[in-house]
Amino acid sequence: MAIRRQSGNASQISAAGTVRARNQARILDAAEAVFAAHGYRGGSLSAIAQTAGLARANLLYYFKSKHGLYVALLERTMTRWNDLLEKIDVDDEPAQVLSAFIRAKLSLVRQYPQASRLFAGEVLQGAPMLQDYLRGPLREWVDARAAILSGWIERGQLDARIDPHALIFLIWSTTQHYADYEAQVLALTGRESLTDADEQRIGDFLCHMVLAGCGLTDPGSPGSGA
Amino acid sequence: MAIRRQSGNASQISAAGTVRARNQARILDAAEAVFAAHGYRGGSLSAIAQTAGLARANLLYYFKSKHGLYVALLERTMTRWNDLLEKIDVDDEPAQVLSAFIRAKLSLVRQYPQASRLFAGEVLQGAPMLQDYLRGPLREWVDARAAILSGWIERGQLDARIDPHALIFLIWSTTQHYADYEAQVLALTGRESLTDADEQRIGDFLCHMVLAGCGLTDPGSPGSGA
DNA sequence: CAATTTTCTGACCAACTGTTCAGGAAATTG
DNA sequence: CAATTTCCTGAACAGTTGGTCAGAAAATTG
Repeated sequence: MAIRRQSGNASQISAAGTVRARNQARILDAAEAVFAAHGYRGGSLSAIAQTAGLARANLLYYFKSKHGLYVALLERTMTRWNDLLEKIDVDDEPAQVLSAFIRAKLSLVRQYPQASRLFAGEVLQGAPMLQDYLRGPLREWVDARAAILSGWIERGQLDARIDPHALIFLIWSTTQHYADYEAQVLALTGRESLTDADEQRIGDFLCHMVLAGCGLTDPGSPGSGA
Repeated sequence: MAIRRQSGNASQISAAGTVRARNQARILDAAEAVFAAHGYRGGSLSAIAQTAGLARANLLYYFKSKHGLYVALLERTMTRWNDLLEKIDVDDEPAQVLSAFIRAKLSLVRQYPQASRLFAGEVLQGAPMLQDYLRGPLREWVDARAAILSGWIERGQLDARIDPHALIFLIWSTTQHYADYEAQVLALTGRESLTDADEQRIGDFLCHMVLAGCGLTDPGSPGSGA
């Protein structure tokens, strides 16, 4: 009787639903910051409301529960990531593909460090809310890429000692490290933040390591040559 | 008037203080499990007490506050790690040293996955309680190893494209990954747990990648040759 | 043994947690 | 304009949080 046209995903943005879309986004942004900083259990609705500049009870008008907000936030994050990672495809040239993948992931991680840490925290605690995503879509994505790597190995384009899954994990972990362990990296290198130059340098290094390990030659980084 | 001989660090274990030492250890173990699973804010004293099989109020007899317990736990973890990592030294042979370091870290991470995740969670949230450790002892440790790597580069024993700090981060992140992201690794590989054989295989792979990237030849893994 | 110290616990506290709800404010609609 | 829907909020809810404390129970000591 009361709430009817909840408009599942902000059907029309123009006139109506603009308030809804804007506030939902604000809440999700605030939730991302708070959950990334304190985890699910540690992040309170009060803190999120304060960050978003809204009343606490108002959060629960848009999201029916803390759990629901958290899930919605994870979904938004996963969608964003999928969109950006899906672009990596079989360009035939292994060195090019691996190099592009490394730099894309590194850039992604640096662009959304909070989302990155949110995801890390969730997995760290056993990924209780992400089991379906991990065992479904993500696993398909990984297996598809692993199959490509295996194909390259069979055709002699890649060192046979490479374990496709392990290689993907290596690229993930090394790039992710600069978001998840940012505090440690900064403390150990005496920096205040990671610059574009740092990203370039790290990208160069990781590409070199991965390609050398795969028995490939570095195609060079975009921005260094012509 | 009341508490006097608090006996800072369990002075005598034989007769007196045996109860204290045993209970402190029990509490720390329980706290490790709970904090690793839910983070600092998310881990409650009730949960820790239940896990330890003690009354909640009893925890605060041994540790004056939740914060104090958490700090004590971090200190125990850091001490353990330091003891185990300090063993890695300049054995002159770069390939041997790197290989040993990788396998030691991998084994450590698999031996204490909870401690590993506890540390990860703390750093993930900006390492608020570990700033001193990171900027002090750990930085010294890292800088010392980085200096050794630089020495190797100067003597032509290591590829000049290697960034010492980035290499250490690479080894840390790739090994740590199998503890911090265990849930993801298991979900993506369809396993239930990581076996000794897995550890061996992962160690082989990581050694190959790192050594190849450093322009070194693999000395082989212990347990495969004679 | 008695005296003293150490260990342990239940009750209590104020502050905070997520959530509900009635009803007011604002926006949209016809 | 009035009617209706959407948006927002303060108050109150039951439950949990970290922490205190008086005093019982157990262990140690001489």
